Amino acid sequence: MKSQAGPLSPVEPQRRPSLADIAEQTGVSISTVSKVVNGKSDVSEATRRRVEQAIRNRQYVPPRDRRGDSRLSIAVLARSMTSPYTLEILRGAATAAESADADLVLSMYHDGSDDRSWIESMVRGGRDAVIAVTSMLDGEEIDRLNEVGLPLVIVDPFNDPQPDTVSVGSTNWNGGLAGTEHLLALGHSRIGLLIGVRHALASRAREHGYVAALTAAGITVDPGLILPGEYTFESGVEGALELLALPEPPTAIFAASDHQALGVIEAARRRAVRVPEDLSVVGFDDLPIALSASPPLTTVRQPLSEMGALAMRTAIAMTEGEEPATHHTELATSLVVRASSRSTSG
Amino acid sequence: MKSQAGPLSPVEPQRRPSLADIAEQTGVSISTVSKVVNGKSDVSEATRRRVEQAIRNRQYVPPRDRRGDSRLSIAVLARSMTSPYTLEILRGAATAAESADADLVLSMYHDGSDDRSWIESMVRGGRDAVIAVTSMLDGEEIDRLNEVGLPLVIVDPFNDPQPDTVSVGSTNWNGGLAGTEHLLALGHSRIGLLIGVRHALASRAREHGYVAALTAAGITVDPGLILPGEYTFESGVEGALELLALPEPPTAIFAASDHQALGVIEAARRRAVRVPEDLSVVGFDDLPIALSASPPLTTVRQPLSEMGALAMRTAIAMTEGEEPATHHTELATSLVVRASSRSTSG
DNA sequence: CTGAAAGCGCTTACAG
DNA sequence: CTGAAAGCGCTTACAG
Repeated sequence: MKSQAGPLSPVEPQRRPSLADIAEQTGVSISTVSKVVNGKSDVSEATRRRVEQAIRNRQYVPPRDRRGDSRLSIAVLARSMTSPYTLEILRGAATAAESADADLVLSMYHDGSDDRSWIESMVRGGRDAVIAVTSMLDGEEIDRLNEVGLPLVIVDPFNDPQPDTVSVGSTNWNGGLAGTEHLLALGHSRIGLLIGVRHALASRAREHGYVAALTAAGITVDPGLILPGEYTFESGVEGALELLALPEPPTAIFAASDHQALGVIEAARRRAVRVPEDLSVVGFDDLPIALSASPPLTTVRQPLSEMGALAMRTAIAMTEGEEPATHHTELATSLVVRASSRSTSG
Repeated sequence: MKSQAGPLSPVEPQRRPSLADIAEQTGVSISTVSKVVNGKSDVSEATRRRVEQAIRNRQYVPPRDRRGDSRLSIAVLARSMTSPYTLEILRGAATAAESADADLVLSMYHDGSDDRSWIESMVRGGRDAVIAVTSMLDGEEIDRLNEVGLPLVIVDPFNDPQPDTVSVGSTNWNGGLAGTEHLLALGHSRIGLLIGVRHALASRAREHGYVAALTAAGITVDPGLILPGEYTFESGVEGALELLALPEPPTAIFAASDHQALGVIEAARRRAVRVPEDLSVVGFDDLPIALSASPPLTTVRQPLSEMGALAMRTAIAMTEGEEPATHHTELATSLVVRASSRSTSG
């Protein structure tokens, strides 16, 4: 059978290149290749260049930079290290890494930097996969990761999940729907919506969930009640002040994040608007701070630590050659009712 | 001179043990040692035990588990992964690791677990040093870390910093003093104090700072105003409810953490006590959530990310054989005045 | 269950 | 500047 292997037969399990392979390919001796790898000076510039070329080409990694196969090393690339949002995801990822006896290596990602050397350092550092949190990796970076054979899993993708990248998110549309339905059920009909960054995938999904709930309830959507912004506290303050200054202000505000919802509560305090008596507030995320708000925040829970754990398990499976069943998975959001929302008749 | 080397001369630069060394020491062949290292089955139990003994003894690490010297790998052991407190420290540590081109490997520490195998896995994973955040490592663990030659740096040590361990903290006593002096300057004289876990080093230092400030102002300390607890929101709610129920309640409460201070604000809301009109509140830490409180929280800032960064730099220096200048460093706390505290006459 | 021997991947002192 | 040769640390098929 082996000799008849058709086009679909498994590829020859390409052995790691050795110094000898590189030597043969470039037509120099093993000694010379060894010198290049070790940065010795007694090699001509021309030879050095040809050898380096082949090393990159064949992805030669010297043995001291290869990790033991016993322990996987998974990089988590975090964009923001200031919100507990990131910590929740890290927590789940760390737990899953521990169960799988893998290492979680924490790295920071600098948006908009042209510097792609981090990818090289992933390879040199012996990473086996990369998890990017709220990634804004560009196509070039994703391609390069592919070239060097590093599996990538994106948590909470900023853009539409592409079929060629694997990602984990939550059911944002359902969350937008559930939060809005909750307020409708309490008798609210003028419901302000503070969405996050407008073109982000998650924001768009939530906005559509909001629209769907209102439409189903027979309420016409007032575009003046929908404000774009950011996921921050300050953005919540600003947005809420703007909504509260409207001739006919909303009786409820649905914010795109818990941080933003806390900003809404602060804005209400400044305007002597009582929460929840005069204004109901619903957040999104269910970070630990939602519990510590005054009043405790009604919010749509995103299972962030579970998302982190799933991303880690997926990344580990991919290092073992498994193809994920789907390129994008969404975990369920759920409404958590606390004290910041109440009935209009109450 | 060399032959006259006295007791203070540098130790012979002990070469890493090889399989041959272990073989010689145990009187078996290199092949047999190789089998033991690789977990092959065709070795007698008795031989295996002797060889394993020698391997531990001489700290033999097989080459595939040795990292390249090019990149350091520093483990950060986090006890709690729910508070932004930890994230701040991680952020500083990650930044410092990046500057030094080192890897930060995130690990979770399970308090009270008898399992010490994490130390073995640090060695197998090729860690070069360990940073423990709010550590409760016991003496046995610290000794074992010493045995295997892993430098240790503790951030925010729970107990008194021992001279044989290196730690980084903040000036808790000064912070307790500054927060209390701030409230005294605003005209408060009955100041409640919610301390954290009573026997924790940081709590004790802050309590003494509080006492020092009151004493200097000629005010007798009322022990009934000092309540132990935890650093949590719930603990803040409970403590504040207890203080507010006093026949002569305090006009200000100094909490041991921002989480606790948010709990105080929530307790005040439940009792219809206005902050800051009727009650001034001061927190400790200056986490990002302090800014998002309603009203924004006056608090004593701990430079957590700087503490994380210093711990990382110290750990890296120690891997290079440097002795830290001191076994314990404290970074300065500072008072951040926001809207939750105001003058009694206001 | 043990180890002598062959062999792999790499480094390095040295001859050209 | 190059590479043949010696040698190191390790693994493994195989004889006993």
